[in-house]
Amino acid sequence: MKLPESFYLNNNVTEVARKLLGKYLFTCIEGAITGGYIVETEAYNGIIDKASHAYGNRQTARTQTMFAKGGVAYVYLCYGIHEMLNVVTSVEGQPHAVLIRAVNPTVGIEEMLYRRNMTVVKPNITAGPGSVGKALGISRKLNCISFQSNELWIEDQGLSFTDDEIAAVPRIGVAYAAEDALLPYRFYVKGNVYVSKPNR
DNA sequence: CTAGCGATCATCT
DNA sequence: GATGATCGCTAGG
Repeated sequence: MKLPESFYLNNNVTEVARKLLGKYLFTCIEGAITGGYIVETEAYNGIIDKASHAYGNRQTARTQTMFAKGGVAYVYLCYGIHEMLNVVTSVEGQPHAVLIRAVNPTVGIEEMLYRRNMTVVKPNITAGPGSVGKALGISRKLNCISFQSNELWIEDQGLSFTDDEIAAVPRIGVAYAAEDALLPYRFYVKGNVYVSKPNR
């Protein structure tokens, strides 16, 4: 059921970002399983991508995880508040990663509501990377953990989308990345209500 | 409905 | 000492 390690070794990040749409992402935190299928992703294309933390081959304590072999999680804190989940891809030394921006929840709804401090399911429960992190109980303790583990994994349950059902547009919140901010590295499922804000 | 802004801290300079 | 791969609340139309 879990995606094989080979899936993550692909050195074409945008292809992986595209293929992750429709895959099921799960976490098992303190016995509670939560998750759903991915509906929005963003690709970060290694050392030549100005929007990436690893731009210019920048290796620091934080970015080390991105340089690992594909198939592990890169989790970091953004704006002092939000835990963001990325899927590290490609071979060791190649800092490619895919940011999980939105999930269509299917399992553990009650637990996600509790974590999000909500009482009824609304589209924003898992729309946006910070929301996904919170709903799935992602924390920096999961940084560097393998997607073959029993705390965090991705499954193929046969769901897939055609090119017509998927949009490829510029990424969010990366205006500082100059010309690279315009690259169509953000992928999402058209019309899905769990896709983050302006679009769909 | 949209626009503006505060929260809050690890990381890098 | 400055700054985010953001969110959600508030105010105003």
